[in-house]
This record gives sequence, C-alpha cells and structure tokens, in this order.
Amino acid sequence: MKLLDILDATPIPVAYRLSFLTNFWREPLLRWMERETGLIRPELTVLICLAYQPDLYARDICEITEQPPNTVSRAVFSLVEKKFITRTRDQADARRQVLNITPQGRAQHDDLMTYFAASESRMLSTLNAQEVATLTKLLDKLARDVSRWHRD
Amino acid sequence: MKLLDILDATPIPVAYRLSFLTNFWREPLLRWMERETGLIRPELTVLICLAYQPDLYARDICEITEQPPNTVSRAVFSLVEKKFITRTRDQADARRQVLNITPQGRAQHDDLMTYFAASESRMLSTLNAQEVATLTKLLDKLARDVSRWHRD
DNA sequence: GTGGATTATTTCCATATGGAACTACTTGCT
DNA sequence: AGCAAGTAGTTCCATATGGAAATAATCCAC
Repeated sequence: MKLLDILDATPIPVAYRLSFLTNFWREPLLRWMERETGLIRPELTVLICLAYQPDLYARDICEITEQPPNTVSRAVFSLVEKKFITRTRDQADARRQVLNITPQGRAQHDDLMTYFAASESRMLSTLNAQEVATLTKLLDKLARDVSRWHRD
Repeated sequence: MKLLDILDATPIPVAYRLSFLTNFWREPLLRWMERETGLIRPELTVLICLAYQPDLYARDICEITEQPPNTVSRAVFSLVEKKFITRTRDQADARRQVLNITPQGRAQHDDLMTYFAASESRMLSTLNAQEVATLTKLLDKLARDVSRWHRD
C-alpha cells in the first residue's frame, strides 16, 4: 500500500487533502519549533495575534482563535515569563489585562515566520505562480466564508 | 479586530489558510466525533487505513500516517476492544499482527464519512463545481509531491 | 448603593499524545 | 547451532490541552 492511494478513495476529497497537508506540512514544523524554541502552539497563536494587533485582551484572542480561555491564559502567562509579551491591567476595567508584544517577541515571531515561509516555498515550488495565486484565492474564499459553514 | 484580518497580513498565505481551514473545519468536527462516538483521532486514522486496505500491520499504519508506534498501538488496542477491527498473529512472523476491519468498524467508518462529507459540502458550497475541481487538483498536486517537501 | 447577573481570567482535573526505553521475535552471519 | 543486529509492538513517563468549576471584578436593576 502506498501512502497516497487513499487520496483517490476518500469521500471527502478536499477536506482529506487539507488534512493531509496539515499533517505533513504543519505538524513537523510545529514539532521542530517546540524543540528548537520551546514555544508551544497556543503560544505561537497568541504571538501571531499580538504581532498583528496591539492592545488585545485574552478574551479577544479566545474569540479570534477559537481557543478555550484556559489555553490562552496559560500561553499568556508563559509568554510574559519569556518576555515576549507584556500584560498590564486595563484602567477602565480591572478584570481585563491589556496584552502587547515586546521587541524580543516580535523578533522571535519574525524569525519563525521567515523559517515557515521558506518551508512553504519549498512545498509550493511544484506549482507555478499562476497556480499558487489560484490556490490562494480559492482557499481565501473558503476561509472568509467561515461564519457560514463553521459549526460548534 | 476582525477574525480574518490576519489572512491579509501573513507571510505564509497558503499555509496560513490551510491551517485556518484545519482549525475551523476539522477540529470542531473531530471534537464532535470524540464526544458522540468515543473514537479519538488516532483511532479514526487507523480505521480509515483499514477501511481502505485489509491485512495491514501496525507498522504499515505508522508509515502511512506518520504516527509514532505507541500511538498506533494504543489505537489498535482500543479498536479491537470496541470490535471495530480484528488482530491476529501473523503465521510467518510472530512479531507481527495482521489487522482487519470488522463489519461494525466498516459501518462506523462509513457513518462518519457520510457525516464528514455533508460537512465538507457545506464548506464548499461557496464555490462552483469548476472551482472545487481546480482546488482539488491543486491540493492534490501538493499532496502527491509530499516526499519532496516533507521534512522530519 | 446594594445584590444579583455578567464577564475576564485562572485553577483543577482528566485525558490525548509523543519520546524513549523495553520486550519479544526474527534474520543473518559465522 | 549460537549470537549479534534488526524489527514489531508495548509500556512508562512527561507534557500539552480541553472542560468545567472557581475566583475576581464589573455592570445593571431597583
């Protein structure tokens, strides 16, 4: 039996391929990240959110990423310890804590993204520019429609 | 901040979208499966392999799915207990055990696939038939090229 | 302004999963 | 035949992660 035979037989061709690519592209990369940097997945997620947008609450990150609050809480705690983000009580509402990325956090984030981008390029090099553009567009369409098809 | 803004900013547009779709499509579905059927992920993986191909060894499934042997071992044990697969010592080599799916296992697998397929359809309904075909083809191309870009 | 409902975050606990050591069996070499 | 090396599978252990209860602060109705 060959690895890829199942691709032809599955009743969920698109989803199966998405899953396949996630398993074989993302998972080893995240494993590598965990080994090399000590960052774990929820920490990366939080870092990505804060790299993109300052002054978020943990609550916001839960909504954005669909992660449970305890997972985000732990990640925030750990990232503060590592000095990759800062956490300060919100003046207006003392329940909340305003989160921000630090320069070190930004640097770590950017390093990882550079590495990930190189890895993505390697994966995509089978496709020409036109095909990559098409693929991006189609995936984008699905992603932006998330609120319609997403189920809890 | 809106959920989807980051999609425009990421340095890994394709991989980010793949990850996004996995997080928001596959994860809730697997959560649901775990709650409703008691099957967990490695068990589903094993079930899918054996639904496609009879007479596999645990070892084969490790290679096919890139899962560590202990994970597969546990899943096999649990699936045997649930009577979804059978396990018999190989005559030729007593280290090995031949695995096969049972009718109940097949039924469980098919039920799940039907449900997943409906969920996939819902996700894909934003796209027309032509677009789905294109997307499938492009994802397929990446998947089949896995041995070139895959890193351990 | 007081008490009950709501919201943000954390803590407690159970479990899924990976790494590495271990056991059992087989193969190949002499 | 006997032993070293290799292979299949399991067990032990550490840890990542989710669910739900607990804690802390705020908001709202009266």
